[in-house]
Amino acid sequence: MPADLQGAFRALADPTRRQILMDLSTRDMTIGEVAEQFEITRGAVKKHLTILAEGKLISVRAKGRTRINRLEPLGLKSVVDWFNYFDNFWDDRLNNLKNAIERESRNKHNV
Amino acid sequence: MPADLQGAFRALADPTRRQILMDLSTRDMTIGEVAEQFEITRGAVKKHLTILAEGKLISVRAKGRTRINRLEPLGLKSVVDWFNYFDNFWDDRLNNLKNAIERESRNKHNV
DNA sequence: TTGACATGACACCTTTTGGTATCATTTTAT
DNA sequence: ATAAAATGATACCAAAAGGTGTCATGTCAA
Repeated sequence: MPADLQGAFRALADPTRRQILMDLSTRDMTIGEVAEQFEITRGAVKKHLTILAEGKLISVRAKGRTRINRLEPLGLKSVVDWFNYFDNFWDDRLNNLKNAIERESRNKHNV
Repeated sequence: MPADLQGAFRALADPTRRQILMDLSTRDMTIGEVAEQFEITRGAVKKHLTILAEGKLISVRAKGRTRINRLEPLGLKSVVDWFNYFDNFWDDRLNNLKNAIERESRNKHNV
């Protein structure tokens, strides 16, 4: 359904952008406030915020001469949903791993 | 704990690599078998598989002259775990959204 | 042993990224 | 009205990405 998952995954690929998302999870922030938390220029931060917005991971609303950036839960959710495709897969595989470990454990005790 | 989450997120940023992961969720495959599913060269697919392996999203084992690529559930899980950081956040936000919609709905009916 | 098969390893190319620096524009406060 | 504040918009750069093509290496099968 979300045909633009690419934008979200692309946005998540950069560590600075992931940190911005974590920062925004505590409170909404202006571009300047976000920029304060990093050593790169405000211009660079602005670019990161633009990419996050393109990926629908944040939304921006103008307030006077500032822009308030806000985390968008629906955007994050769409990414998590992508991983649901593997649910059956990793349940099985993780169970196999668990079983293998237990078997290994039993073997050790029986030696 | 997974200090190298960057490798995983980097690997997930490319659509071809995400498709490879989905393909590998059905069965383990050699490099050649994976390459058959795309129009790019085998060399390019090999690079993608290397990046996926660096991100711990797949593992590779040699078998004769072939290399069997296998999806790694633990690698995928480490990425999903990163999103848990936002759990409280988006639960609240999504509930607010839900409430807002219901409130809106009631208003309409009461007009 | 010898050719075909499956990869590995490079060199090379173009586009995208992440950054910087600079200048224009919009608002606010005095 | 005007200077300072917050951001928008560009041009420019070096490095990383995603591809291709070519040649070397290891392996199987006859």
